[in-house]
Amino acid sequence: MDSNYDPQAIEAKWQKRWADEKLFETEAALGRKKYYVLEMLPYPSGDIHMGHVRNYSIGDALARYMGMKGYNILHPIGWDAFGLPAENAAIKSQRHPSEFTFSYIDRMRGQLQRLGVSYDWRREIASCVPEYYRWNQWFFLKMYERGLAYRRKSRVNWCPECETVLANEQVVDGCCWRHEETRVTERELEQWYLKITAYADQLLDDMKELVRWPERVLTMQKNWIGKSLGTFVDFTVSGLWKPLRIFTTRVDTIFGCTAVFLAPEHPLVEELVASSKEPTRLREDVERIKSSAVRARVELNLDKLGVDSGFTARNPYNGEAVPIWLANFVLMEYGTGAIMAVPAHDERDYEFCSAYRLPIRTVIVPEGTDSAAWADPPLKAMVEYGRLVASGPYSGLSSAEAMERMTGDAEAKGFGEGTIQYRIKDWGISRQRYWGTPIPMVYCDACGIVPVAEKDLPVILPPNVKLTGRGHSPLADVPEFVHTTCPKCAKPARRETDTMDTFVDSSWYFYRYTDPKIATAPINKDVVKYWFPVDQYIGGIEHAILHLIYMRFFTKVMRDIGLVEFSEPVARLFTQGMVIKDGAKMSKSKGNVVDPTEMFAKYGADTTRIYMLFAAPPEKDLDWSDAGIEGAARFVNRVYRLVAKHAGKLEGVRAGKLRAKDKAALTAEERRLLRKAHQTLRHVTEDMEERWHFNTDIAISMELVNDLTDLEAAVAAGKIRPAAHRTALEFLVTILSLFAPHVADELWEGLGHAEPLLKVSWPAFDAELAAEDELELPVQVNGKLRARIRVAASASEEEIRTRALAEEKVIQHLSGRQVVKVIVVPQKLVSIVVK
RNA sequence: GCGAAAGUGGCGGAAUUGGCAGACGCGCCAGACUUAGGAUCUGGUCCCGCAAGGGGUGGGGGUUCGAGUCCCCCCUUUCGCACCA
Repeated sequence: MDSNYDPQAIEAKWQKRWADEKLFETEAALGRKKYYVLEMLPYPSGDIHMGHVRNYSIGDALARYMGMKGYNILHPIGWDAFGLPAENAAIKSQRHPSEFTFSYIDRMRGQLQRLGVSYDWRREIASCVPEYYRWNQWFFLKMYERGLAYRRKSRVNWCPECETVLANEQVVDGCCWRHEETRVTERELEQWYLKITAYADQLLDDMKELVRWPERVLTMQKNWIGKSLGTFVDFTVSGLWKPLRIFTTRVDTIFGCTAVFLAPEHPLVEELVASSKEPTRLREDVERIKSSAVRARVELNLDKLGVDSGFTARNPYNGEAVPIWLANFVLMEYGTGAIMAVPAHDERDYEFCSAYRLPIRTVIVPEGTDSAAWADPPLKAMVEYGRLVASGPYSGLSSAEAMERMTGDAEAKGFGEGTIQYRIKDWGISRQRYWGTPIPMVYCDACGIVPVAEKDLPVILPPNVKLTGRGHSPLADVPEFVHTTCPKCAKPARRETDTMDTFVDSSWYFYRYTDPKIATAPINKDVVKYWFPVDQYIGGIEHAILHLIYMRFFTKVMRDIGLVEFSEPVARLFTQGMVIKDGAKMSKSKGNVVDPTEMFAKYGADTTRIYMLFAAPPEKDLDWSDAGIEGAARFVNRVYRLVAKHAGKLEGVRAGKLRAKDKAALTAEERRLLRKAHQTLRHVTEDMEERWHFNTDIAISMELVNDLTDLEAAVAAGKIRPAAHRTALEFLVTILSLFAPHVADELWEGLGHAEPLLKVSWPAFDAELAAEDELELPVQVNGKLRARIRVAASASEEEIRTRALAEEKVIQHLSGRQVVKVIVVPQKLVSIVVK
């Protein structure tokens, strides 16, 4: 074989061979154990970036390892192909978004193929084609049938940059998740919603199945769902017949309620203003409070502002009338938009009531406290549970007992009830944009809102459209799209002109891979049954509460409509770290982007992958270093030269398993080499099963290369015979095939093998050969290292003790002192304690 | 503010179960080969010290024969949540 390493030629050669031999093509095979490796599908933005390279290198290492372990591997890829960037580019250049999208897909497909990932490209999908998005529409109709898709008018998040609505999940720190600098504003709009809240409890409960998901992701989802148990309590308002309902999780503190706070947007506010003695002043105050309300601001910890409405509310538990205030920190969208203020036992209420000099009254004391000794008013809010005081008939109860009794009493007397509140809101999916899935609904003057008939799907996105980016649905300007007939009464009607959030597309795409072309249903149930669940999903943490919660929701709906028989689609999730450079996330605006294709051209895909996996463990952020990739290139070169140099001479030599008598006949050098080779294989095998610290796998492979280099002289002198030498080289190349598959196959071929490594079984390490036969044990005297002794690995404790105590350095440190204790830890060390 | 993770040489990182801290790589230093070296190879490289020795995993305390690892307090960084009543 060529003595010079030429990555460009080698990588092209093997990519062609793999494709010609259909090496990555796979089919469901009942009875054969399967493994589904899934990586998050990319948005076709034009070029792959280092984050993709990292994500797909991790997935490929796993897919190749599991493949060599004998699993039937499903390893697909596709394109999250609808979305705003293409549409925005289209607006600028007055071309069609599909032009950008498909040319970007072609480009990025080429780049991924250049990376040599083991994808079954026949399964590639793109979400922007009607064959795919018709099933988004189908799911929508199924949800509509079940009341899980509905339309309502509400205040929504609006990104001025995207010119469209955002779901709550897509608002980060008051800004758009795509435009970190762009403040989200509010609009009142009619929107379609998917009722994810109907599954809130299941999304929580089923987390117990997700034992192989990172705790961090589960915690984030838990917080996002934000389930809390509490009580509704109806206060009566002075001068109004309608009760005011508040929500609290601490009804046990209600005797300490000294005010009621309303969100400035609360519907009652209008009535209060109308019947106020000073309506003008009150309205002005309300507007002032509103403008400082929580939702409208990004920076937090602003002062709490409030205004006294002049009205009072009567606490049904003790009949006390307390003032009603409007407060800027009360959220309309959580609970009822009205709360009881218990300053003694809530920090926010404490802050507010102190500022406005509202009374503060202690009604809970810590267990075991003498209530008479309790400072009242307190110096700060006591928010813990405790025992009730000054709470009428409930005094003396614990918080837990009181909450139960008091909620029960409210229900019995009709002024309240127990309730469960969630932070999660229904998923608003309407987008006032073009490049997405049309929502398959029709508005008929006679019949109202009518779903498109299933047989009439897909509702095709019309190709001829003028994109202006001016904040309303572009489809509304396409008369031939808008004008249709009512599916029910056949009279003229109008189509919905909003499109779906693209997170709908990615909520079920991984099912489609299992039978990507099926035209009669979104998925092929039988094939899904074989491949699911996804055994390993790999992607970035940034999707922890967006995609990863929507996806779980979709699966539960799919289960309920009979498509699948399980509740959770992904058994194991791995979240990789980001690729950063100079301490910052790579981005065009920061100008610190490293282009993978340049790295492929300069070093090859194998070296780029090796560097990506070597520089840090995969879950941690990886700091890009130009010098680092040079080191990876050096390593790949060394391996290449080392194997290429010997490949010819090893032709015809077999590297079989060694039997006991073969082992006994090994030379010392052979033992040393085989020990290292089997240790390396053991490390990598164990690591691939669980830990995935590819950086250490590559490091130990480097050690093997170092040993092989050290032993070159022994090879030349015949002290290492070809069979042992071949074994070590083959282990090295086999391991390398997980991380640098092209050069590995080239070297494997050079060693005389006809089949690519992916068709070879992963070798088993020999624990006996991997074992050390002599160990160097440290000897400590009073915790300080004083000597090292070499002993046989099989040495008894007594032998080790004797050897250690006989060591000259040890004797020096023992002189004049008394040995108190000698601790011998076999295989580890000797620790001598003296006085 | 609350919650989580992390903090180890000049740098990326290793130490998987409480047992030799710094594997492996980068960088640096010295040398070899060379017309040349930004190729390749060899050796060295935690700190102080000529050495013996001493010190050392963010800081302080503790448990232990023994702590990067376990416990307590503090500091810093990153991430998540941030008026969710």
